[in-house]
Amino acid sequence: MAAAKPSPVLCPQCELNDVCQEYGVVVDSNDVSTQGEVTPQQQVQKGDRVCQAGKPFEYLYAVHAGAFKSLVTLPGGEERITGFYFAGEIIGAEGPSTGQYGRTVVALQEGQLCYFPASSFTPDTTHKMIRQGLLVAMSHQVKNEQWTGLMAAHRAEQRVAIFLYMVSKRFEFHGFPAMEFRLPMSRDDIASYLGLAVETVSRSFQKLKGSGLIEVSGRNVVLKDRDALQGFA
Amino acid sequence: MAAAKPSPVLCPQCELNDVCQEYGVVVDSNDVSTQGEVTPQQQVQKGDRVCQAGKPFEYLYAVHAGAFKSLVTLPGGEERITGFYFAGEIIGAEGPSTGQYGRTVVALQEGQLCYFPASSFTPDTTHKMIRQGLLVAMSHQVKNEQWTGLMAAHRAEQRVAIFLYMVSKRFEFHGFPAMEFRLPMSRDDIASYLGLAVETVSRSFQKLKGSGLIEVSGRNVVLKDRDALQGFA
DNA sequence: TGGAAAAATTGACGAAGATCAATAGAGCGT
DNA sequence: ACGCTCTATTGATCTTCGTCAATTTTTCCA
Repeated sequence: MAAAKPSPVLCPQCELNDVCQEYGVVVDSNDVSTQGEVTPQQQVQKGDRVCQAGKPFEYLYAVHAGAFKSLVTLPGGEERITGFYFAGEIIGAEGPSTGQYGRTVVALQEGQLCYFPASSFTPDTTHKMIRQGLLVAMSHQVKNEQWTGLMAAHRAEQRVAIFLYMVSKRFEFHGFPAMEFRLPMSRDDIASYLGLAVETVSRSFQKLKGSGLIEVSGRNVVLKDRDALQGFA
Repeated sequence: MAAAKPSPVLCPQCELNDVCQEYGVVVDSNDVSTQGEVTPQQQVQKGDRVCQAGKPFEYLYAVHAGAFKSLVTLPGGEERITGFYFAGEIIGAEGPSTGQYGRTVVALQEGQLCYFPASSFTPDTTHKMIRQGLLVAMSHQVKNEQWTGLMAAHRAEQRVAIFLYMVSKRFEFHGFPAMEFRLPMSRDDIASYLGLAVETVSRSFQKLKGSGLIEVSGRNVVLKDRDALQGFA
């Protein structure tokens, strides 16, 4: 028998599930086995560093459970959050292009990661399914990050609304409750990601609450009207 | 004899030059010939629309000469500039992943584009050089756009400094004068791209001029100290 | 469970930038 | 070259958000 709170079997929702199928990786909640070249469901703890910006690309990671944040260290030494990764999503998609990780990725809570070795993703790879999986994963990465460039022209309250809407949609896409959830990241992380001061993020949450668009209590959030939230932004 | 002002032969600086070599495309300033699957150096005029967001992906474009801007139309109908493309760079790199263009691209001035048909970039493509070229092009695209997400936390003057530095580095990379040049885009375009008001962009230019970091006269810019410009941002 | 440390909220103030408005300059077509 | 239109600059004012400071709440570990 395994842990008291078994993680849901997320593989069908994973963006690299096709690759796993191809490799014949079989995973159920009690028997985690390594087959082919994929190493499934390795445990990570809160604060663990998955990869570091500038280091050679070794693995592409799929988030089986948990939540992660990516960051870059600016010349001045300041750290800035560049994105978040949830169950079913891919970490390190920039690796195959550049040969190294572009961002440092850290676990926000305990979780499990699946490892896909870099050797699967070289230009010489003739494996159609892998190339296709990578392309899809990169596409999602680009899509998720296209928001961020547009953030600069939005006001604080709008940025937070966009952020919550985006998180909700991604939860929904991967089969998690999308209208009522607990944010895995701190207000500081959100502030850094949105380019705002922590206090401004806090005040924006309260304003959205005052407008009746959301309920907030610390990290617990309920979206009362997600479409209105999108419309507001 | 051709035009009075012959465009420089930029192919050696082009990110997809390897692909052209592979296809055996030969181009000189007098004889533009179509060989293999690549269509080289098609003329475009200022204001011409290269591709449109949401339309099916048909060609990947290489900018042989000229300058282009990309934009998205927001739900409210507002247009927002998402990026710029200069000679030697690639337009439409998001196409192969998603099957459609993610952004509308418009010519800022007259120029020439080379066409690479979508059929070269399907998952079934076994042509190593093409896959590699695409990967490199996407990598550059990602690298160029990674800036934008970090813009939100910078102040107006810093954003403009970053913008000018980035433009300069890209000109330099592709073999153009990098310390003294004419900006191909309007202040409006810059403002939209940086998420600022036009007036704020104008004032930022003047402040940078006052600091002695740059010379400005309309669209003509001289970088007096590019490193200091980077340090400032 | 209690208590310290970290995270989050709230208030007051000042700085940065958006907006409104007017003027000056550049580009374009005839 | 001329004038018209579009683009860019400059000024004044108001809003928004960052900063500093003080509490309150949550988290985490002994």
